Parts: sequence; structure tokens; C-alpha cells
Amino acid sequence: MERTPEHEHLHEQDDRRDRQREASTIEKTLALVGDRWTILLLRAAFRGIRRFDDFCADLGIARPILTARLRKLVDAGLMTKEQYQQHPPRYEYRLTPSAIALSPAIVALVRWGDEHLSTEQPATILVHAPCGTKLQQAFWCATCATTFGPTAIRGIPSGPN
Amino acid sequence: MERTPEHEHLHEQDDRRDRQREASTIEKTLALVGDRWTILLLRAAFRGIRRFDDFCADLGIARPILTARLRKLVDAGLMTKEQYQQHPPRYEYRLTPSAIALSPAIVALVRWGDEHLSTEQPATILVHAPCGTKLQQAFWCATCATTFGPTAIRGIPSGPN
DNA sequence: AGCAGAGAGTTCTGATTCAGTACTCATCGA
DNA sequence: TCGATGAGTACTGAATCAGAACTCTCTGCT
Repeated sequence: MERTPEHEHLHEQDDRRDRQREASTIEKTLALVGDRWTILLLRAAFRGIRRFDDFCADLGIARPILTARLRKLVDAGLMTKEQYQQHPPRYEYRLTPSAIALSPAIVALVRWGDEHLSTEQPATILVHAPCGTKLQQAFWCATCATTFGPTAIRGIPSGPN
Repeated sequence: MERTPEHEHLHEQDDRRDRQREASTIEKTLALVGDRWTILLLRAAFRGIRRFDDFCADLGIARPILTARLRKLVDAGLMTKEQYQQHPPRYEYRLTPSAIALSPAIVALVRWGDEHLSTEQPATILVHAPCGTKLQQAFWCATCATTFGPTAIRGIPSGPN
């Protein structure tokens, strides 16, 4: 399931290496987050939900799956499991900064869904709180002081090699 | 992305109906896009891949699954299947504007993965092609002409209700 | 005419993972 | 002691995954 860097039996072009590397990190991302529940779970956590049964009720997720998802997120360092009570041991799950850093991605998905998938029901729209303007999400270049679209993005390898 | 300690939710307003409605559209989004392959497929398409066998080779995806994913994306209006040659009928798959609108979400996921999941391998960083500056992703308010982080986002219901 | 080959799939297999109901286990409060 | 609460497990069938092999229609070559 996890694709190790060694596991490149099907690449024939060598300019694929860059892609391969990038793919493997995004593959890891998707292996973590790319299923029907994990994003929903994180979203619930962003709304302040912390306990097992609350997640269960809020999302309508089956318990064994919730157990598995929470464990996976804790293992990945996106949530922590903390005991908030000794005597009957009770735990709560909290987001780590790493998970909070995912919020732009989650917001982008929510926005896209609202704009492209909502049917008869009016979607919630996200606005800039200070002025109430409908949210735009763009890429911002501090050097050029402009926003730009996806066509102006290029990937370059970072680091010493 | 700046984070303020007290802000652990994107927006609260615990109107249950609001949440419920929003959840259902994000659920649809995730049902479409929330699996191990779809995002990877879209990413490949963003890189210019258009043909069945090329997707197959590039992603290492099994053919039946690719068939299913492409069909799902075409049905959802994210891709079009166009015949580019008559005589042996050959098709290619192209992204629609609706899919291109997903790019902020995909970029956000890639970036997050590169920052939080990459191990020893240096991650590819995304840059603004014209000037080479490292990509910032922000929310942009056209009215205020500023960018802002997730803390300044509020959700409001659109339409009646 | 005959045959290899490309492109775009479809049909079969098993192996995994998903999802749901029902159950456990410990503890508290009445 | 009885029941409720919180946090899980066990066990089940359904769906999805991965891979190999197969089909079908043309094209290009000989």
C-alpha cells in the first residue's frame, strides 16, 4: 500500500523522478486523508468536537471505523489522545498544529463543493469576516504583489540535490 | 499560515441545520474526490496527461479502476471524454473548468504533504513561475485588497432560510 | 491477404478494506 | 443492584482494490 521509493518498477522516463517523488508524498497525504471519513472527522474536530461518542453521533460514522480513523490520525501526529478524567478513564482527541495546517485544504474542498456540487439547497458561503465579501482563494505572490491562478505554478525541487 | 491559539474551528455558529447542510455538500465532494486515486488522477491531468494508457502508466493504476474513476469524473462534469480521432475511435479526457477550480484544494494538499509528511527526501516546492518566489496560499479579499488566514473566515448561509 | 501492434477498454479472479449491528468492560449515581 | 455512560471490540456481509488475461477495432507493414 505505501509505495516505497524503491518501488518504481513501472517508470521508464527519467524525468519521471521528480514526479515520482512528489507523487509519493501526495500519495502519503491521500493515504492518510483520502477517504470518505477522515476529512469529515477533522472538520468535526475543527468545530470543537473532541469525544468518541460525539464524533460518532455528529458524523454518523460506525464505531469501528471511527476507532481506526482516530488511531490513524493519532499515529500520524494529527491528533492527540488525552485522558481528561482518571476514574473512569475517558479520553479526548485534539487537533495538533499539523492538523490545523490542513485547514486551507479543507476550506478549499468545502468551497469547491459548495460552488460546484450544491443542488437545490443554498450552500453556506464563506466570507471574509471583516468586510463580508465572498471569499476568494488564490495564490499570492508576495514578491510580485499579485494573485495568480494554477497555470502560473511551477514545481522545483528544494534542498541540496 | 498564521494560527491563533484560540481559533480551533473554522467557524462555529452551532446552527445544526447549517452544519447539516454543509456537511452534505462536503460529503458529496468527498464521495467524488475522497479516494486514493481521484486526486492523483486529477493531478496527472493537470500535468497534461489525457489518454487512458498514459494515465495508466503514469499512475500505476489498474485499468478497471481507471475506467471507473474516469467515468465517475465525466459523470460529475469534472472531465470530458472527447474523440480526437475518428478512424480507430480514440478518446482523450480533458479537465473542465469545474475541475480546474479544484486546483486550490489539490495544491493545498500537496503543499501540506510536502511540509508535514515528507521524510528524508527534499520535497518539491511550488513557486510562482514568473518570479520564482515560493508559493503562498492565502485567502484573498478583493474588496479589502488583502490576504488573510483561516481565522478571518466566517460562514454565512446564502439564500432564504 | 495476413499478421503484429496500439489504444481503449472489459472480464475474470482473489485479497483488502468498509460499514453496521451487536457485544464487552469499567465505572458512577440512585 | 440496576441502569446509564463512555470507549471500545467481535463478527458479519458488502464494496472496492489490484492484477492478469482477454476483446475489439483499426493501422501499418510485408
